[in-house]
Amino acid sequence: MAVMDRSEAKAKFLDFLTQKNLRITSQRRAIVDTVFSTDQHFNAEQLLEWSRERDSSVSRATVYRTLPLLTESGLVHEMDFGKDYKIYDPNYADHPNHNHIICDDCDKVVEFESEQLDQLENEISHKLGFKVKTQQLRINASCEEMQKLGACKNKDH
Amino acid sequence: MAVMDRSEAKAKFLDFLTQKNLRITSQRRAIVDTVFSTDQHFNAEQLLEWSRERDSSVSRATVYRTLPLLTESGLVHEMDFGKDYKIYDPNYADHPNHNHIICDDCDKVVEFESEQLDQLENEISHKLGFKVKTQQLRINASCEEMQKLGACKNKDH
DNA sequence: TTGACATTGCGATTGAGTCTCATTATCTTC
DNA sequence: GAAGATAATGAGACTCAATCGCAATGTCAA
Repeated sequence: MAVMDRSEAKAKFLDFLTQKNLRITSQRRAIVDTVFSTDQHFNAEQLLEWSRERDSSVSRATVYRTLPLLTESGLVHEMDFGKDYKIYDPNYADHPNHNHIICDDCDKVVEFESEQLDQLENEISHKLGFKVKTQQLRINASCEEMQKLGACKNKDH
Repeated sequence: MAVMDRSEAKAKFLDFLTQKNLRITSQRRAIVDTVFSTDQHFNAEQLLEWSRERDSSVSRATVYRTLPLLTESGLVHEMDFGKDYKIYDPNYADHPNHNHIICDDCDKVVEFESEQLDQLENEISHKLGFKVKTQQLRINASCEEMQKLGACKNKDH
């Protein structure tokens, strides 16, 4: 696990921008400086607030436009903590499965259950001092068909 | 895994309402009938649409008010598929951990990583014909402090 | 049958995120 | 260093799932 210091991360991001023919603006600087001077998780709104302390001209739109670049560069990780968008499973009483594989390309969803997985999760949680209430595993993947389709698309024109 | 048929689930839910001194209304009936006559996952908006086919007087608000009761009763499972609400991790380059335990009572979040877990997930996905792109495990739990606190709260007064 | 109060529908509101567009800034080329 | 192509900006309108407030209605125990 190579430890990367913050200024290095910043430099990498600026390189990333240049590589993509994107411009290094004062607002982007403020945002990036903010991101790489905290160790905490944050959401877009927090980042806006913090960035404005450095440069009051930073707008909400710019923060929302910069965030995807940061994740695309691989320096920041985006987690979808899901507030609001809910899906309901009416078969819960029969099949208490909480694990889902979602095909990013065709939105197919497959459920599965695994004793092994449940056990491992319980073990880990216990070691960390937690008592599991509910659990949700979500795997974003590509399914067989889409893998083939993608392969074809890349081959012929 | 005891298989529960749909009318049984419905009866259980009506019992649940009675137990909680809640009333059995025609709208709730329409919603519950709808829920327990499908095998598919659905979201609130779909449930509204389907329920209105049975009883056009069902309103959006009532669907949104009934859904939490259905999950509370344990007959329907709610999955948070997270659209829109994003959290960002600025330490990604150093610590590529995607697994989180969240304490429901104090909102504490602990990250962890586990080779074993990753491997198991890859195995399962492969068997199901998927190629993993990203993965997210979220465990809702209660932490040690909150467990103690909860225990105290239950004991004295 | 009555009355307490749970439940309803409507429509306004919230909140994260996206979009549009006229204006401004960056950066490459000379 | 100036010019010009075009990327990027801020403001504010908009989207969409979900929530809220409230007056009117419906349920059910007594």
